[in-house]
Parts: sequence; C-alpha cells; structure tokens
Amino acid sequence: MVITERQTTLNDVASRAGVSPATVSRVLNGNYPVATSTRDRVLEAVRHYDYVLNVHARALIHAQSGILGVILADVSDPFFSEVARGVQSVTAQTDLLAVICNTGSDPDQELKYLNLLRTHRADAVILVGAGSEHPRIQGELVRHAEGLARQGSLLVFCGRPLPGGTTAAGAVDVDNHGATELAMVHLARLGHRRILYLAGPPANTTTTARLAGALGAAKKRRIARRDVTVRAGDLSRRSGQELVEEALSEGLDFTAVLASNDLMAIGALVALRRAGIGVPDQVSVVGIDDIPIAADVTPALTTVRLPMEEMGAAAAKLAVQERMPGSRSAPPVQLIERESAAPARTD
Amino acid sequence: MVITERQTTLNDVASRAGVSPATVSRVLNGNYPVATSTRDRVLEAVRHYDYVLNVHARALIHAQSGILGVILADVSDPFFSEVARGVQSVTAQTDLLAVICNTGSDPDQELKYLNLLRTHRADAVILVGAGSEHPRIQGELVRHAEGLARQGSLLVFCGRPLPGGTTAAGAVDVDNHGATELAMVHLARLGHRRILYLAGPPANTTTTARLAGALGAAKKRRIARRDVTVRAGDLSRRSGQELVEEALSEGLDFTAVLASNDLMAIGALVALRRAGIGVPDQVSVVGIDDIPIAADVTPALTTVRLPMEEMGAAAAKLAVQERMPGSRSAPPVQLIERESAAPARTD
DNA sequence: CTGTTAGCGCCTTCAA
DNA sequence: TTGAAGGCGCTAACAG
Repeated sequence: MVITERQTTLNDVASRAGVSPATVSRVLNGNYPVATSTRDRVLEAVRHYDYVLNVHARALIHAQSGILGVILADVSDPFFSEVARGVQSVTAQTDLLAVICNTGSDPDQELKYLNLLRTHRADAVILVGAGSEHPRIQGELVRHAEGLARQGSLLVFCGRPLPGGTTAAGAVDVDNHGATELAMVHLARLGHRRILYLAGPPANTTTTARLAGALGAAKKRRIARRDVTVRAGDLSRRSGQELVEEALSEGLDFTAVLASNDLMAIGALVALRRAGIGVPDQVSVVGIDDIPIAADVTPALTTVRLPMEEMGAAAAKLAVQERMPGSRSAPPVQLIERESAAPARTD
Repeated sequence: MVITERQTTLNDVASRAGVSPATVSRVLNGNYPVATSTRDRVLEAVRHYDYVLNVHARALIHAQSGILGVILADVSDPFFSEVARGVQSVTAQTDLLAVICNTGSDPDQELKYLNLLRTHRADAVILVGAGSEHPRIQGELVRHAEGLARQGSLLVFCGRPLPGGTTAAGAVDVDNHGATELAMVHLARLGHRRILYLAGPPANTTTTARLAGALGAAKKRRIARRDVTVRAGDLSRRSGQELVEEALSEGLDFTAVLASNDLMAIGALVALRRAGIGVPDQVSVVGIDDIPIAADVTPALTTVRLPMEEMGAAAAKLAVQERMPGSRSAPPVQLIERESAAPARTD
C-alpha cells in the first residue's frame, strides 16, 4: 500500500526559498558566505519540509560516507562492548556513524562484513580482537586492507597482530602475551605448581599469544610442562564452567585455574562452587581482561587488566585522525589482585 | 602524502571485459539474463580489479541504503547488548548493516542520531529502551517518525511506549509495569513490608512504568505507601551501590531492596556485603531484567526476566520484513527465583 | 553574494 | 542478449 512519495530534495527547498540549489547547499554546509536574509529564507524552507540531506548523493562526490566500521565477535561479551564503547567515545564528538558488526567469531562472516563495509565506502574499519590464523583468511584480510587503502580508507587491527605482508593497515597492539605471563608468574609466586589453563579456540591469534605467554612464564618459573594442563574452550562463561567440571570429574589434580579470559574464569568459579571446592582456600582462579563484573563476583576475581576502552579509543583515533597506516600501543597490562587467588594449599 | 587514486568503477570493469557498463551491472545484480561467456569475462575483470560496488550510487537510485539503525543508551550495559544481539541475529541473514548508536541516555544525542540515520536513508531505525517523557523530545520523535515514513523507512519503538499521536511508527511492547509488579508481589508474599525501591532516572518512560508497577502491587498487597522508600539512581551498578550505602548510613529501615534493574541490584548486593549485612538472611534483594551475570553473582540474583534478545529480534523483524507501522508484543515477563530473596526476618 | 553547469557511479528504460 | 542515454541528489568550479 505505502505509496512512497518522492523524498524532498535540495531543489524543493531551493524553489520554496526562491534561490538556487547551490545556495541551499551553501547554507547547509555553512562554509561559504551567504546573506543573512537568504539564509533565513532557506532555513525556513528546510524546516517547512523537514528536509534532511542525502548522504549518498554527497558521498558520491566526496567518496566518503561518514561511516566507521567496527567488526567484533559479539557485542554482548563485555570485552568487546568495552572496546566498542571506547570507539564510540571518540566518534561521538564527530559526525561519524560507528557501525558495529557481530561476527560470532566466524572468520567468513568477518570477511563478509569487510566487503559490505567496503561497499559502503566506510571511512575506516576497525577489526577488534582475535582473528583466525588460517592463511586463506589472512590473505583475504591483506586484500581488503589494500582495497580499503585504495579507496582512501584504512583498516585498523585492534588487539590482534597485523597479518604478515600488510603495510596498508594500522594497528593498536595490546600485550596478550604479557598478560598471561603476569598471571602465571603471580600464581607461581603464590606457590602453585599444578595449573589448569583454560584456552580459547584454536588457530586464533589471541589464543596463541596468551597460551605462549602462560607457558613461557611457567617454564621460567620452573613449572614442568606436564603440570600445566591446557583445555580449549570458546571463551564463554558456560565453556569455562564445563571445562572445569570435566577436569574435576576426571580427577585432574590442580591447585589453580588460569583462564584466558574473565568470562571463562567466572564459569570456573561457578563450577568450583557447585563442586563444593573453596576458592581461594582450595583452588585459586585467575582471569584475564578485567571486565567490569570481575569485581562483583564472589570471590572477587583476581585478573589482569587489559585496557579495553583505551584500545577502542586508540584504534578510533588512528582511524579517524591519521587515516593512514601506523600503529599505537595500548597502555600496559596490569595485575589486579582481588580475592580469588591465594597461596597454594600445602597438603 | 596518500594520493588517493580514483576508485575503480563499473566502467573500468566494463572496458576491461569489453562490454558496456549496463552489462556489468546486470551480471552483478544477477536478475537479468546474460550470456555465460560474457558473465565470465566480467567476473574475471571484477576479480582483477578487486572491484566492489558503490552503495551510494545505488542508494541514490533506490532511495535505500541497506542500513538498519539501532539507537540505545549504552552497548556495554548487558540489557542493551542482549537486545542488540537479538537484532543482529536477524540482520545477519540479510545484507543489512546494523548500525548501533550509543546515546549515553542523552535524549538530544538520540535525536542527533535519528537525524544522522535519516541522512543516511536508513531502511529502518529501532529505538531501544527507555526514552524521555519530555514533550519537546516526544514531539521531535513524532516528527522523525513521520519523516522516516515519508522516506519509505520506519521507526520502531522497542521496549518503550509510542509517543501519543504517532501512527507512523512500529512498536514492540514489553511489560515493564508487570515486571516490577511481579517482583513486588513476590517480596510481599515473602513477608516483606518495608521496601527500598531503586528507581531509574526521572522523566523516563521505563522509570515511570516500573515504579507504577511496583507501587501498584504494594498497594494491592496492603503495604503502606510510606513503607516503600523510593530512591532514584542512573541504572548503573555503582549507583545501586551508592543508593544502598546512603540508605544504610541514614539508618533507613528496610528488609528488602527492589532494584529497577539488575545492574543496580548487583550494586546493592555489593553495598550490603560490605556493610556486613547478610543476603538473603537479613535483607532480600530482587532485580529486574535477568541479564546473564545475574545468575553468577553471590548470592545468585532473584529477578524478573525480560525477553531482551526476543525483543530485539521482534523489533528487527518488524523493521525489515513488514516495513510499516504495526506492533508486536514480546513474550511475557517471568519471575526467576534464585538465592537473593527469602522470607523476611521477623524481629 | 548568487546562479549555472557539469558530473560523482550506478541502474533503468528504450532500442537494437 | 546487449548498448546508449538519462537521471538519482548533491557539490564544486566557474561566471556574474
């Protein structure tokens, strides 16, 4: 039914105001002198029609759209929503529209969004968090980085390494390796020697970096490789819980759980509580990220703070201000001692 | 430095393939017969240049952009991120780009985004959660709803009432009133007679509806109006904590806290724990929303489940499928009994 | 200070 | 099955 009437255009406004379309354009953009009386007539006409500019027509000329793409795994994961917030804290002061795309951790979905964003002539695109290490994916990423650069846009890798061979992209580094290292050293100092490590999904840049950090630190602190058990999950709370339940039912012997993100650490807390195992008296738990709720669970989670919001803001600044390949470092990671980790029991 | 080369266009592809631009357009859109051999040459040229279509040029013709706007207060609030996830679960199966805009609960920011989205010829816009009750804002909302309708687009109110006088918008209703009612009745049944109610910001549709639900239920259960103390916060965890700390320091007498959202309820839990007050033995706490972490705090939060993800999905379906005024109801709210509420102490 | 003109990249008739 | 031509709404020269 809806007979869509033609939208009101600059021309409509112009004829009502009795001026040329160019003049209307000038008052709207305001970067050109226009007589006050004419401006007033134009503005009256704009209000009369409730006229709003058509970005597409303008984008056709400038080859820019005012869109900043943000590609991440899942908005409802606090890690990502904090980063997204950081991004939006900088776009809010501009006319940029931050477009948040959820991939559900699917690399192909990521590629699809990249293409879609390219199609929209996004002024820049930020890729947040872990990425696939698969060569095909990495290759496609490089292709898109170059394509975006050719469009005068920029691809920014936020919290994941630049794929080898890209010079066309920007990056905001975060010390994933150092984060787990810090956590593992902390546990070692507390006397823990048998550790359950909850890793993320395989073939994933962050999983790899965090695992390497943990294992490297364990080695340095003389914890035998066979005493750290690595189990892979999907970074969800549920997955952390299941992993620990399995370990428990297998009778695995450990005095500490090091989860590669806070969500899994919280899952671990739940599993331990249900099994009647005291935290931190019997088992210590340490997470990574320091998402807001980490402070509110019981016992409050000891974790390593990653500067999530700052990462987002830094990536956004790189994207909107510099608009050319470069890199920034996020602030250093930091151990946050709360209640879930304590000296190992000596039984 | 970056000398932005002209982007590759349909014409470039056409000349490399030795065909007319019209033909390229036809193979790209695929809704028109093209000889297989020509199609192959065209596709080769597309790949050769890594050509991607320009949405703006197309939008200029179709007056549609493939953008679905989602305006909400804060992505990092679990309530909103769950709704956003629901929206994206439906857009993921389409070529629509969901654009998430954070207003920080500022109605003027909301209006600004609405305008920006209109400028982008968004196919539809979803307004999530509470809105201002201020007449000026409501009037502007109506204006935008009509403007969007005129553009062949649609404004959908998700979880907030339609402003009076709009017929140009869609709506997904959620029973805010019923939610607090349920919670209050639950507390009354448990024998609580002196209640601290943690409300949201004033002049806000959700605050009003939830408060009315709570107060109405209290009255029905014969709880005197003076026995329910209402304090207004900003829906953050911190605010819930502060409100309870204040109440405690004033020596306010209450046996239960009813928070108008889970985040504030969690803040209340923290304040109570710090004050050495046992939950639920000495004071019961009930929240509203049932955000994912509600189950993971200690004690696990008793709350009323709002179908957040379903609301988002329903709104998105309304927006993309029907594209015309109408309304859907979200599933009913539901009391989730966990550990934070128990019979009132009888001292 | 203001009007005229010529496209930006694509799609859609209309012809061939 | 394909090509040619016009125009979507706006802005950036270029005149005046």
